[in-house]
Amino acid sequence: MDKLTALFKALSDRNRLRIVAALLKHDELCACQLTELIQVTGATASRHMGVLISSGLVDSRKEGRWVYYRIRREQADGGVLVSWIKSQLSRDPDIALDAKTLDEITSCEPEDLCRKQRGDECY
Amino acid sequence: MDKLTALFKALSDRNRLRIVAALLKHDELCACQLTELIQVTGATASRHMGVLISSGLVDSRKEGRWVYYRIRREQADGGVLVSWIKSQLSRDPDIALDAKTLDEITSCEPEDLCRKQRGDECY
DNA sequence: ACATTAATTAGACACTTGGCCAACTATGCA
DNA sequence: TGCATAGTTGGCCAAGTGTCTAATTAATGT
Repeated sequence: MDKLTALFKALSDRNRLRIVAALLKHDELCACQLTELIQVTGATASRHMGVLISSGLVDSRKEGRWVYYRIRREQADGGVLVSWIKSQLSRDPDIALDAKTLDEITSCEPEDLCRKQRGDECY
Repeated sequence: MDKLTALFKALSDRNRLRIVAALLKHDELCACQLTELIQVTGATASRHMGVLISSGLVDSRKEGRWVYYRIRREQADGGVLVSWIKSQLSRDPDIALDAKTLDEITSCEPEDLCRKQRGDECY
């Protein structure tokens, strides 16, 4: 039961739901992209990712200095929960807005994005 | 999205999940029965029920001095989420234990149960 | 080696949450 | 009418959460 409550707790935060929605659309995103999307400090985003990972919803993969995240495919009993969430979020206006923002974010390479986060612009 | 986070938040507490599991098994239960199950004060149980109701998961019906609770049938997109939760909880040992306790609790009338909660015994 | 930098961890702080007790509300019964 | 009582609400406190800044770690490139 603790596993289940942890899963729901992970999903009960607005910013984490936005991250999940983003990963449902883009399959794999790196930390800096998610940070840019939800507009918090890297530290905060990292915390959120930690919660999502330990809930079992998300997997991470390190590649050089970057960490990429994705929804765990084997998650949630063949995906019943995940696809329900997806259908719910698909009707959400905030998520739709995020989707647009994400298109811009993913239109530049992570490297450029990170530079932007240090002050420059990229798009 | 706030509706969704509220729903997940409602489900992210151990005692509230136990209440949901109980309502999935018994269709309708009164406040004192749920209070007895999760072993908290009536005030605390009432608070939990408030959270579940405002999340849209649970309905209540007042009958005289008693309030009865049940899972909202029209909830969660035809029940996809609810039935997933049900299947998850069905394998949970703590929930199985609660089911036994509930059988004892429901074997006496609510009236007697409330008397028990004031000090007497009933089963 | 050393500087740069993406990500995580530590520490601080405001806010929320789950629990209790006590007071209140509302219903039923004598 | 007034008493008993099931349930809710207000006040409180300890524990937990989301956020930040600052320090740390791990990888890259000069």
